[in-house]
Amino acid sequence: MAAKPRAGPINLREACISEALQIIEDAGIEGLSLREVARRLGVSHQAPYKHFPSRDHILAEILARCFDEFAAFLDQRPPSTEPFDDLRGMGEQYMAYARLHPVKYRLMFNTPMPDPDAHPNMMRNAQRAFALLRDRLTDMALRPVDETHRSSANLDAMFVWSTLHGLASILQSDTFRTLKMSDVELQQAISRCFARLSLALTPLP
Amino acid sequence: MAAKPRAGPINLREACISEALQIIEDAGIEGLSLREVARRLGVSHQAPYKHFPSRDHILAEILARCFDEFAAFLDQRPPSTEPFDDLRGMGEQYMAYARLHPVKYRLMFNTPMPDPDAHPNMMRNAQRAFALLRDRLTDMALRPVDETHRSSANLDAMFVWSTLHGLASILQSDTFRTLKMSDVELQQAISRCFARLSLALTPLP
DNA sequence: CATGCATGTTGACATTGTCTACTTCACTGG
DNA sequence: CCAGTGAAGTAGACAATGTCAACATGCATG
Repeated sequence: MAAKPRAGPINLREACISEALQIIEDAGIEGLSLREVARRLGVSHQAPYKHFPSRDHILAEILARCFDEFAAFLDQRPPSTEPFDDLRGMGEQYMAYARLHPVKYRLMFNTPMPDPDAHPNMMRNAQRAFALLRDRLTDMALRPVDETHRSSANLDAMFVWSTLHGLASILQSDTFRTLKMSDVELQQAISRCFARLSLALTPLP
Repeated sequence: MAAKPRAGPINLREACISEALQIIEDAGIEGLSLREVARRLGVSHQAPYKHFPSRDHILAEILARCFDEFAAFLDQRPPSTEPFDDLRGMGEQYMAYARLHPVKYRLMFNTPMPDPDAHPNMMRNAQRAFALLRDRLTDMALRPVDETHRSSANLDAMFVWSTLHGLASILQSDTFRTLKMSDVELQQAISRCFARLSLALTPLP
């Protein structure tokens, strides 16, 4: 009754996704075409259309998985007892993902996305990743003070999130590459950001 | 000897650029095609090629102008004598640009760019915009002047830029809108970011 | 005046997304 | 057991795009 792999139905679907991602890694997002996917897999140019209604749909599926992977990656960070260490750990985890998976990170944050309303699953996963991050940061900001300031902690979480996202995003952007910053400066910049973040999070009057 | 406008040589070039930008505003970056530009201007599909060697070249030109406009916008912020007010003024100006010109902002920072080395003019303008941000920070004299002054300002500029860009980017993203934050909370979040930024920029030991 | 170069037009080609119409073939209800 | 049904895959067609080549035109300068 349900779909039973006939030696290659779901296989091709999965193969399309991983091959598409490979193409993006090789040639960038603009190099992705369903026909190239089909060609690499040795199937007809229409075969992928049996599994994805359009190019945007395969992109949305890839993005959905990226957001999932991203959220899981952030979640696996080992917790620490010291709030600032914890915060820094989270920040480093965030930056680590961007460093380890630059293409995927760019795909998620530095690339035009398919219309979110048309791809609810992708959007849900994205939202989940963002919510996770913000909630974690909120908890951390909350710990040093008392529980009555949850909304205030939420604002601080937005601040930290902004800085992390902005930094990772900038480092991955084409625009940043035009600045021709050296690797040393880059490492210094990241360290400086963490230092400034710590400084920023002293209690407000 | 030099090019003399023959009733429409430079005109067409300018017209292409503004029409291309209009197309991007209308239909997004993926809707931009040189043929559509030509069509809208009522010229043959090859006419634009007399002024731009390729699609990337017209995009690079548009980006170069966006960076110029962006830099000018940041610069027109009313100067203040109080350093922190000054920082906040520029930050608000930054956020204002992102709010008033979301398409251009995304074009500059959230979109794959043509190879910078192939488009030095675009690259120069992008660098100039960043340098402006950095120099403002330098001028604020928020830290003791020493030999590392300039490079230190560079790092802090990266930090401020990260926070501003991250915030602007998050507020614009489709996924963020699903978090359903109220306008009040949103304004609070922005204010909090500025407050934290000020706090962050006290002199380092 | 002839020539050349900038500007513009027309036509052609390969590539892409996507539609429609065919083929195959494993499974299923009678 | 067997016709048939529907999913997976193939083949061909179409319009749109970027870009190349060949041609037209007209102003400027030798």
